[in-house]
Amino acid sequence: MAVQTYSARALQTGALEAKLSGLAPLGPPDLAAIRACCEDVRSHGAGAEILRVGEEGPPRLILEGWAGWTATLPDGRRQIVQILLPGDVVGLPPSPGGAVAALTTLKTADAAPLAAAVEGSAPEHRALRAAWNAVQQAGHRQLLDQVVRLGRRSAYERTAHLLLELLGRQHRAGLTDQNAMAWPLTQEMLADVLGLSIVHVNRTLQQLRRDGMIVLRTGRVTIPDVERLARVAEWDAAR
Amino acid sequence: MAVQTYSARALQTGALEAKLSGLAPLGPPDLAAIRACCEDVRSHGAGAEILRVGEEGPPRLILEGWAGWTATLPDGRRQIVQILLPGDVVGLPPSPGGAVAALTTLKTADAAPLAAAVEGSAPEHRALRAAWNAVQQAGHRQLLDQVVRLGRRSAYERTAHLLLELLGRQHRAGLTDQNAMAWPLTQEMLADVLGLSIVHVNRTLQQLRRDGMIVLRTGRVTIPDVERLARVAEWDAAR
DNA sequence: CGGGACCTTGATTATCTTCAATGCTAGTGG
DNA sequence: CCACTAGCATTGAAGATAATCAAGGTCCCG
Repeated sequence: MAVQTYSARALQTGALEAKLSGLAPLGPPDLAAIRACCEDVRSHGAGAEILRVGEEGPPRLILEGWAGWTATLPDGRRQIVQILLPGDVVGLPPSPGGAVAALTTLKTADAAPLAAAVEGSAPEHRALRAAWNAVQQAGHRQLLDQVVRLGRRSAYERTAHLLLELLGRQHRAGLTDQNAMAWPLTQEMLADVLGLSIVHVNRTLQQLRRDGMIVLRTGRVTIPDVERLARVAEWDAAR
Repeated sequence: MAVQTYSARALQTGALEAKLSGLAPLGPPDLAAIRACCEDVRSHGAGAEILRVGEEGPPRLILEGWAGWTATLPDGRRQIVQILLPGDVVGLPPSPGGAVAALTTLKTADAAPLAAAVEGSAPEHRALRAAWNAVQQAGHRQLLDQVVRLGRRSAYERTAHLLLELLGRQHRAGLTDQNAMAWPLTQEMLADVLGLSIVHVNRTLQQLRRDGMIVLRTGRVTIPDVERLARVAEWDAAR
């Protein structure tokens, strides 16, 4: 849970840059604003609470590792509302409840410079603002998808659908290799995302493996046939 | 599904005004912006699609009746992502997918004047903007609650929790009478909100009635003991 | 070697869905 | 006025899906 501070300037913002570049052609001022975030980089141990959503505090950009926007009921039941990947920014208004917690060890940066560029009206950040709007829209869409997954899909479909969402998101952040991606989630975390019990997640994953839908190795998952998985997940291609 | 156009100026914006007034003291210019929306009032039959979320088109303010932000899977399963009440505005960016459909007969107004006042930076609309931010935040919070309901709550808790959310929202819009409120949802609609089957919703409602949690009469529901319902719903008082 | 975190398994139970009727009520047209 | 209809609510029975309970098993790390 220790929090260390670096001032390294290594290119840790690659995921965000890849994601935004796919939406609008970023200029040098945009890249400068993004990279300025690395002035304040912190490491968080797995399980650490990064911030409480809705309370004051600067937004943070995830550089490495996975986090989760989580809500916990008084009796301990936990729901991960949204998984947060490298390149995602957390803590921007409008800010509801819950908290952002590190699911793995995590590296985050101060997103204030980015937020300032986006919220201003400087002409040199026009492209950045356009890209940012699209990112916000995608975030909303993910929330919509999460509601539909939880409300109207079976465990098998839910899992398949989430895998496809994460593959797409990591792909757009330049974090995939063919159809393979990092998979740091324990089955307990996955259960908290999907609204299922651990045991049932275990059996569902086994079923997906037996069906050849996924290949799961320590810390990594491969989806041999995305088309096929998309069919069983009723994945909406028009996105 | 007919769409009629009025130019009446009767005070149909009461729900929105009540909701906003509870958040910041609105001034005459704010009220003028709100009431200007009534230049273009339309009626929609139950079941009509008001707009597709994410496509271009002016936002609309709900004056009377209930609507739902809905998503439909290719195989026909439907999920109501969020219930929309009088005083709510739909179709503002960031706009994900899905559509807004009338759940009852509905009266809506063009929300463009309101949107303009909120998005500008005119000093006379400072209070309006503050109130609007709070409204946006509340909307996000509702989405968070919906995810947790669907992911981690039993049918009984889900139903109770939704009832409390709707009671609170209608109360803030000045639409309740003691602990009673309009209840125009069929059990099928409720099932689509809660991610349950119709039959199970029927049985859950019966259970709530037998337990004295709710009193349901045609088109209206009363919650005799809000405290008690809040306990079984694990309703978070700190909101 | 012990411990802890994570994964897996079988058995049992609870929750929820599906299927198939039936009842109820309000509106419609003869 | 009354059959007729359509939409909605209700019921029982059966079955699927998922949760819970209780052990083990594996792997890594100190």
